[in-house]
Amino acid sequence: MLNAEKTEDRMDYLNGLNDEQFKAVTYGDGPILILAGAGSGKTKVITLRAVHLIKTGKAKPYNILGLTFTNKAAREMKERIRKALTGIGSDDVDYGLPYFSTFHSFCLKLLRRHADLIGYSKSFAIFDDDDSSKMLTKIIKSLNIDIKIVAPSKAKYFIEKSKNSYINFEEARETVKPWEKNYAAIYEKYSKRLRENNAMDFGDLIFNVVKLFQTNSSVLEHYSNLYKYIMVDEFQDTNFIQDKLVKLLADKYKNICVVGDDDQSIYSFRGASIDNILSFEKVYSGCSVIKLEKNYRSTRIILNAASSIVKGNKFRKDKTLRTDKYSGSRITVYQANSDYSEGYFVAREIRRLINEDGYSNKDIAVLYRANSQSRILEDKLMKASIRYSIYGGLKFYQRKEIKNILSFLRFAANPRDVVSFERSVQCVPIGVGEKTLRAITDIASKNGTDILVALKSGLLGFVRGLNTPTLLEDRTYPDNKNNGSYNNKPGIANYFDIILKLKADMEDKVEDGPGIGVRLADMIAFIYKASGYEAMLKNGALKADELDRNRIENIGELINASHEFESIVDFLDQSAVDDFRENLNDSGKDATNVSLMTIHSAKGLEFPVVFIVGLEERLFPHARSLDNELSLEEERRLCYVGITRAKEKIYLTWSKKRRSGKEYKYNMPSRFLREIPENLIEEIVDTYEYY
DNA sequence: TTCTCTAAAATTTTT
DNA sequence: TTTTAGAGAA
Repeated sequence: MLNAEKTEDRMDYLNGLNDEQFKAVTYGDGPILILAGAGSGKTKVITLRAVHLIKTGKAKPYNILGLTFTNKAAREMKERIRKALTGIGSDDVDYGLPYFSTFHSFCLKLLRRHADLIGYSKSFAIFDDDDSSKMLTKIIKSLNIDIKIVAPSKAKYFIEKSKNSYINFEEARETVKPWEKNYAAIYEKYSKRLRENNAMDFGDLIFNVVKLFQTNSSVLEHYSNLYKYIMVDEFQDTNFIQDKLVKLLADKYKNICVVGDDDQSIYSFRGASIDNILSFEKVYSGCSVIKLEKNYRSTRIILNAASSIVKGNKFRKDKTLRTDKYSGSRITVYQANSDYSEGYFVAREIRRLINEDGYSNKDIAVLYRANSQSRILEDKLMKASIRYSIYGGLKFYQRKEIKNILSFLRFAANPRDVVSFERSVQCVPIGVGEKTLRAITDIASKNGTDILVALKSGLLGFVRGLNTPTLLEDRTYPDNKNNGSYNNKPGIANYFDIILKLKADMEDKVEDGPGIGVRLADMIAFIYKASGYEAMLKNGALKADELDRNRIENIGELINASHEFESIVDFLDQSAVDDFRENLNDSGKDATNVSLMTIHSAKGLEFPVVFIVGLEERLFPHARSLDNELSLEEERRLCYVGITRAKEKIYLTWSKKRRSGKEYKYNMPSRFLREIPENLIEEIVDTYEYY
């Protein structure tokens, strides 16, 4: 099986694997389910399995597809594989790399190639949450539904849920409960609008690939043959449609390897269904199951505390993690009088860990349930001069200034994208409000053209006060004192020129040269200047220069980042499904900082010292999950995930009162604290009255 | 009609 | 504390 004689000298990557891991890495063809407990070397197994397939000649790198949920995970795995492949035997083979990516990036790549087969143009736009919400709010209003009765966020959730279950709006209309009629109507209009805009949202990326596969067997055939070996990371987090996608692809060869841990399933709100992992064995008969139960990360005390919590769950596969790390300090539980003193304690303790215990900033993470908890922590860490980085929260590409600038590019690339049009035309006040906007979109829908054509035909009307469309070449700019005319919109003429210029730049491909004719960075700089956005930020009136300066800096960073891209589409795609700043996390810049993040975003990471703050009833477990046994169990798993991030030392803190909005709320300690055996705990009670 | 300022509301987790 | 909605000013 291993070809041991021939390749023995080049198989040293198999050294140091335990029996379970070895079995998983070297397992041959056919379906395999790897139940990997926290810290059991899951990433190692999945990456070495890919390496092993390549090294033993079973598969070419391009025959392997690895699907993950985060870009970070995908990058990390690719990097490990690259190192393993070039580290050994690099003398004789020029190995390519297997394709590891997130579900969303993978689907996006396929759709860019085959969008026409499902009735989209290949230049389709991708709407992020913000774009979708904007559109939904408008749709709800246009349907005369009171926004207080159907909140856009609720409608969005309904639509996401439907798409995650592979239910289109026609089916939703048929099957929906009577009291959900509004939602179905919104879903229908939303779907049609997206089509008109030549746009897809995140859910569509996966939905449409499944549709593509189901309606075009030759396409499915092609990718099934290409990706003979499929691996899925964090399989417990897959939802119905992701599972379906994987099954479609893997159906032909059934060389499917999924890795997951039901105890770490924390994304059910996103549609993840634990059933996918629980029923895997049934779906693939003859499937092998390998359990990785040896933990290489945490001390026994940490592991015991974590398992005693998660054992309270009814719905789980029984498993027990073991470790060799018997010594270790007890768990510190800190009871604070207020959220401020909680933050103060964390800062003080981190200072002590660094000064006295020999830890450095990068060894330490502070985890919380909700992003809003980070503010006080930041404040206290800053006051204690502790360097920190915050992860999660607002992504770089979601920032207003970045979205504003990019909306010009997005609109130029896809002139049917009304959302980007509105954003770009309004981000700098040029006298275009609701009415003007409506006038333009009306022209577009009446004539069945895209926005740009409508803008062109409407433009002279705006400039000269004429209603008849005139040839673009005949256009003259207003001189602001022109023949006493009405309806002057010099700003819109300028805006139109910007878009035209961008469009021309995009089409100006230098055939025999590299990349695009005009560099992306120049285009962005041009937008920044010509739109007046720069002037607006720099002359930013009297207030908030701090914020404006930040924005100016961010735009500079955007321009820097844009240098690396070869095409507009690549750049826009990346901005939609990836965040280049995540790249910085693993290495370099942030290596010297304490990490602040939510427990969700800490999944997959490890730190010598971990603080989990805010262990209070109604915060963790969160109030919204208290009425439901299933969601309470998920909170418990979340707690399990948080604790198992720690290698050596863990602090759990809670506060008797916490400010929420204007007032203080008084909370009880989290039930999770009670679920940890007392002999594992060392308790400290806050003596600070204020802070 | 558009822009700006003030007041109120809102806060789980994410590709 | 930040974002959004509504009202008044230009």
